[in-house]
Amino acid sequence: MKTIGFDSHNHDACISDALGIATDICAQQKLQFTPVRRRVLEILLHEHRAMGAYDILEVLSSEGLGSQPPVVYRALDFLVKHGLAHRIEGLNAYTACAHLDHEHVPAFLICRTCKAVAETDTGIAQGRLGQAAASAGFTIEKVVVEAEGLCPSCAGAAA
Amino acid sequence: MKTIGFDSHNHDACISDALGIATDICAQQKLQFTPVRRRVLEILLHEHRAMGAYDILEVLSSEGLGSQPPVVYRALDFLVKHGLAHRIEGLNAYTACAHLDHEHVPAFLICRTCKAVAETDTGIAQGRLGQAAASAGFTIEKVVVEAEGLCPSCAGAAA
DNA sequence: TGATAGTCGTTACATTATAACATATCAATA
DNA sequence: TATTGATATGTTATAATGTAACGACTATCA
Ligand SMILES: [Zn+2]
Ligand SMILES: [Zn+2]
Ligand SMILES: [Zn+2]
Ligand SMILES: [Zn+2]
Repeated sequence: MKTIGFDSHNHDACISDALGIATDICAQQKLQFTPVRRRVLEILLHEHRAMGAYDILEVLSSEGLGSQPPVVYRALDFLVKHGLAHRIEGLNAYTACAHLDHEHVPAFLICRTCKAVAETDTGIAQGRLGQAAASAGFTIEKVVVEAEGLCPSCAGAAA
Repeated sequence: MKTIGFDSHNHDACISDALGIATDICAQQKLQFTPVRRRVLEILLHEHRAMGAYDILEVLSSEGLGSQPPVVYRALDFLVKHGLAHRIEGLNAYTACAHLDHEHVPAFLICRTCKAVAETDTGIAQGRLGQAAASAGFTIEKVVVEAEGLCPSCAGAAA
């Protein structure tokens, strides 16, 4: 349950590690890790930030990889569906998964100032929400947990 | 921490109680509970469902209370800001608060079939997410917790 | 090689949300 | 009550986000 995103780290290695794991995952599941899909994941990895679909499209477009919305939405759908990226509901935005190496229910800490995203893990469905669901007879299929606030560096800058 | 939304109940009383409390809250805080604002809350209360802004606008419009998007978005902003309604991020939709009588951090159980919404309460910020935030030096200002799945009656219908 | 499923490029459109500005109303006080 | 500053509303226009649909292309495998 390590939190990634606000601490500094070897980011080039971080990116290439993630791309390697993603490549393996796609190979194992016989998924096509096409140029557009790979590039979108790279773009998301490059920032540890939430990016809007149209922000990503702008980059793709400048590289000749597609200029129409469906191109990026399809790539994002693929990445999200297979757990390589996550959608941040509170921002209508997307971020690369920071825990590619294991199954998880992601939870996010999102800086409202710089949009940096830290992904952590939560056993939320086993906690109070799980109890409430059970007692209501509700079957949970998917959980969104997002905390918005100030990251350490933005909090420091404001002080 | 009672969950409301999937159980049957005296709905007329439920609505008028909520409107009464909302009226009191506005009076206490010297907020203007104008006709549009009140009517939007009524519409949300009438269903225990997530409704899109444009769904609400359609009703308002048919009643001569305003026909342009800003009318409904302003009313929703007011209701959300003062805790009388909540935004459901995962659906880009809105629902009346079911716990007007006390401060709370809402969590939602949302049926993906009928869009019924049950609001429950969670101490999420004190749980694992709170720990993760603290250890990352992140200041939580707002938390979104939404579980999507099947409500009892939709689960029954599918079986 | 042909059949099949998956992917891509593109056009057009749907849905959700805001900016901006003029007008109207409210609430406190001079 | 008349003034006035803050709040709320009406309206137009547009921004931002997301999809449906269709034909062409490509990978995969029998
Ligand atoms: Zn993840
Ligand atoms: Zn920040
Ligand atoms: Zn509530
Ligand atoms: Zn249902």
